Amino acid sequence: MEAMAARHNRGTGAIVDGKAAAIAELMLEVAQCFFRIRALGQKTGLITSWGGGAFGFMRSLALLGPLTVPQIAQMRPTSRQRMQRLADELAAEGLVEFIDNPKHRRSKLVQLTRKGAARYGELNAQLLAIASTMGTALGEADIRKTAEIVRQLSDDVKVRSERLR
Amino acid sequence: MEAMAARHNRGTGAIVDGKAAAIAELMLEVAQCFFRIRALGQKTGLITSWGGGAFGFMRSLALLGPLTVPQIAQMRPTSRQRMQRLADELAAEGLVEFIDNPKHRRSKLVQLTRKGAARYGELNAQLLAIASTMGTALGEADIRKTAEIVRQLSDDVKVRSERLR
DNA sequence: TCTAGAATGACACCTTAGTTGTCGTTTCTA
DNA sequence: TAGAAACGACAACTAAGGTGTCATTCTAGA
Repeated sequence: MEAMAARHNRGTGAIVDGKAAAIAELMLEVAQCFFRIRALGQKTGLITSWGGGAFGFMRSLALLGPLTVPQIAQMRPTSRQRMQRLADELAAEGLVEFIDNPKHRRSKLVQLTRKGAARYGELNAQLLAIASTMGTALGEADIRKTAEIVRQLSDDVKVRSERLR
Repeated sequence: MEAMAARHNRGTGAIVDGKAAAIAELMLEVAQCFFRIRALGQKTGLITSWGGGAFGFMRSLALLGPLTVPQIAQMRPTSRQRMQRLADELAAEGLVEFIDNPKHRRSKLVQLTRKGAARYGELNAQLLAIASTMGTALGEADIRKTAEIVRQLSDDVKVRSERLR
């Protein structure tokens, strides 16, 4: 009975979809988890903000190589202008540099400098150090599967979100 | 080999803990997913903000019954003062009301009004409607397990975070 | 019981991350 | 080649929430 796709809720008479409820719960859980992660990140000095923060920006460059500012903005939860400003700030700190873009004269590619790569390495090591102390009761396989399902949900949400633009 | 708890990363010589990397990845995935959920919530009008928003506040009351403002603030990712203000605003809208607290004369209990409960019901139904269109490729069992593991991670992060207060 | 310290409500100020808007220029595309 | 879209640059502007403080109230320990 519990496994039925839809069933009636005694009392209200409303139709309750168990799977939908489970997904809703997962979404709320993800949100709460995010806030805790962000709080931990801030306390440890790993990040200041998230969407417009340097860590994610540098991570994109570290994983994908040189990108233009608009490209980075597209894959981050913030605006093009915000990323532009961050890029300028990081460039001022010598963590990234602008290099010529063969496909676009005006829109330069942003690339980690030696210093920037080193800084990212430190931050990533810090993240891994934190991560290594967590999930002691969980197996690696479970964690990977969880990440995979969260990613699928994430994609679903994105698609759904873009449909009502 | 891949399943070993720790192994050397060719090239850098750094010790790579596969499980830690998986947890780090999961945390980043959760963060990205949150931003997409928030964006969807805002587009659909379900929420405006998250931490200081009305939905989470009302949900706490709907699930747990009357609570004091400080109690609500403790379980939400925001400050006591913020929740106080939100409580006042919601009271002004007639969605919640303050009732006498037998255990504390000054700190009243906040409770959903009839109108507030109805409003929460609508919002929750909207959330379920959205949720029911997602995760079509996933089974309910997988979703529940995912939520459970995210919750465990969330708790781990919280504990870790509170240790360095 | 008395008192020190913590919790609470109320209010004001402020920080800041991020958005929005615009403009001139450059690039793409039909 | 013309019109549309993308880009960098810059300037408000906003909203969300943090921080600080103070009077009042509660709690717990001597």
